[in-house]
Amino acid sequence: MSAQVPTLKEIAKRLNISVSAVSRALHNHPSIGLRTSARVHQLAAELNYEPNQVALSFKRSKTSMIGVILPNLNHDFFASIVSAIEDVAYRKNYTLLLGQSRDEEDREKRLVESMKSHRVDGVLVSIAKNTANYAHFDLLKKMNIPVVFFDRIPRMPDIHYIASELESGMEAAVRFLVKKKHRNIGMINGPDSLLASKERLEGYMHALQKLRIKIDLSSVVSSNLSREGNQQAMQEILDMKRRPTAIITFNDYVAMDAIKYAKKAGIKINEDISFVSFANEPICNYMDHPPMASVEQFPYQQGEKATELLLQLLEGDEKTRTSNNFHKILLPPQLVIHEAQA
Amino acid sequence: MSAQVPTLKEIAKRLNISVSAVSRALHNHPSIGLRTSARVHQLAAELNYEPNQVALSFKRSKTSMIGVILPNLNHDFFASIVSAIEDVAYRKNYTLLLGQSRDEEDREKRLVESMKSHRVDGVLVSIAKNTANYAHFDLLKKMNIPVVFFDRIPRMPDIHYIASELESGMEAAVRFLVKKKHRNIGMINGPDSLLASKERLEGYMHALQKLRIKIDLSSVVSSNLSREGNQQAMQEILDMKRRPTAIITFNDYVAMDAIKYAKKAGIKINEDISFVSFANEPICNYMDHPPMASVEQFPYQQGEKATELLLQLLEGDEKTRTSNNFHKILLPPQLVIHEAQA
DNA sequence: CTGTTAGCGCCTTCAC
DNA sequence: GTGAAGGCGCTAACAG
Repeated sequence: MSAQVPTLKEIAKRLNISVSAVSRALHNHPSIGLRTSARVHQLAAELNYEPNQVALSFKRSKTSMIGVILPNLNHDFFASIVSAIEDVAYRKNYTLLLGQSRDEEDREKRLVESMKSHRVDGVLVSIAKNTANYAHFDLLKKMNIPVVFFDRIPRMPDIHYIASELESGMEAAVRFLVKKKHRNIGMINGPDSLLASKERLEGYMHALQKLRIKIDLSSVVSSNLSREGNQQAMQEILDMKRRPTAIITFNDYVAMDAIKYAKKAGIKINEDISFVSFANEPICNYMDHPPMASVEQFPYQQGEKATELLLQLLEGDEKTRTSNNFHKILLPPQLVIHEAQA
Repeated sequence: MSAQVPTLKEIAKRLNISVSAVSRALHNHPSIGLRTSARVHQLAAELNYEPNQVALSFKRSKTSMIGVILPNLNHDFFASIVSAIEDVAYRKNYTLLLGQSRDEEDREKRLVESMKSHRVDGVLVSIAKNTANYAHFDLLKKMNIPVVFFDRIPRMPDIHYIASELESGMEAAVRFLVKKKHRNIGMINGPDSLLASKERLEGYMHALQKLRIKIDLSSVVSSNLSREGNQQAMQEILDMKRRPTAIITFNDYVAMDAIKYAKKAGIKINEDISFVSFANEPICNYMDHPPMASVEQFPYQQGEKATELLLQLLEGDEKTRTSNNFHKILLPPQLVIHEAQA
């Protein structure tokens, strides 16, 4: 006999008044009698009445839920982004429906389906590394569900997104190494399918070009970002006849795998080969041999901006939402130099 | 003029049949004519019709959403748990409503409120480190929303939970160190408010007692688990007149802070002072001086079990849900010895 | 001041 | 085989 979840109807019945009177009383509608109002409020409190958000969502066709789809949570980078999203969303009374694609296009698709059928008000997405088909995102548009992409952006026209200005981050990385007298700078990039890989490569080439250093694309290798892929990439570099004296890696995890692997091969980190990476993950602080520097991408700020943009789209009128004014925000990253370890 | 989201009504109107006919057709109800059924299916596909999950939730008073409340996502431990929850939930078509308490009781409370009003079908919770008042969880019970706690369990009677058998994990840690000839084993524990701290301490004492080693509680210090707290705790240990030769830490993050701090103080890790910790976070693999061993707590399995239990409660009948049969599952942890680093 | 009504999308019972 | 009606909880327009 567990007490049923209280409803307006229940309160109305007990008080012998109409449902709408109860509703109005609880909303402190001016036209409700003081006595009635008080009685309603009291009983509501007694019963722990709480508006049924599902009914409200249904009625208003607005769920106050934001869908978040990202590759995974195991990197501090994404965890920070989620924190930011949550913080901003929460202030505006939105809740998070979360899903990890695990970098699988199928899962990503299913997640989009799920979010769509749950009628989230908007979606924040960082795409899976191999997603090539973007039809599932178009469906969201058709449903009038705004989408803001962050960090990993699809190569689609007409989208809103927030990401790091990777090219300039890369240029800073290259400049840093060149200033340290490196002239043969290798790179472990991510998979070609990611826009982010392309941008890094372009930054790399531009920077070298500007500095009038010969570009040797044979010292650029790709990894699929798995541990094995990273190790293999490092091996490729070690095998080069003209081995680079510095390596820029796609991110800190790649750097960590590469560094560990290189160490085993007898390389002195940041002496024989210097490393610079992206993301500036907090764990770098715990390594004895972290990369010399890492390009900080400010995930929290990225998450904030993305959410703010999405909420703005949500709260704007139909015009705003469906206009052809697409926001493409690039945040400047910042090269952070790690203090030498003891 | 963006196409409105299609509904049964819309399809019915276009086909000049009734809403219920459409509904039945889409569910392949046998009593619907073949022709009609085909026409309905076709139009539905054309319009990208998709049942409105909100309406369904409303009607069925079941949202197919599971609430997940945990302190944060920045530890791989919790990220893995979320992955497990998501995997299990997804198989049964449940979606995740996620919130981080950031170890603040207030936020935790607000999250519970939010989940409650969104009428999640059930909730998985790992409590904030300072949560002392559990009234908000009682409210869930009153709403007939089952709760399963994981990892961080409140000191409440009559709850379902899954956690690691920390005592035995701690005993394994102590035995390991004693076998390595340590007789003066210190400990950096977590805050007293956590049950997990209490259990570690008990395991510590039991183990020493069994091994007939004198217990010296002055070599046990507490940290609030912040970086500063961890450093301070390490300092306290370094200051001891009878400085321990080994330290067991609350988890790997504490260990990492302590190790880094000790290194700066000139301590040789795992020589002057040996470390053993809990959680066995993957980043240990990247450290030059990880703790000698870490108590693996199998977060993924914990998440799986917790979710399976919750779903079982959800799918059971009212009897199951409200019975006084509370599941208290303890998973045996396992001491993992880290290979010596190169 | 308060009650009645209608409707959001869907399913289900009952009627034809 | 198909349609009509009712109801899940809530709000808002319209009547009194």
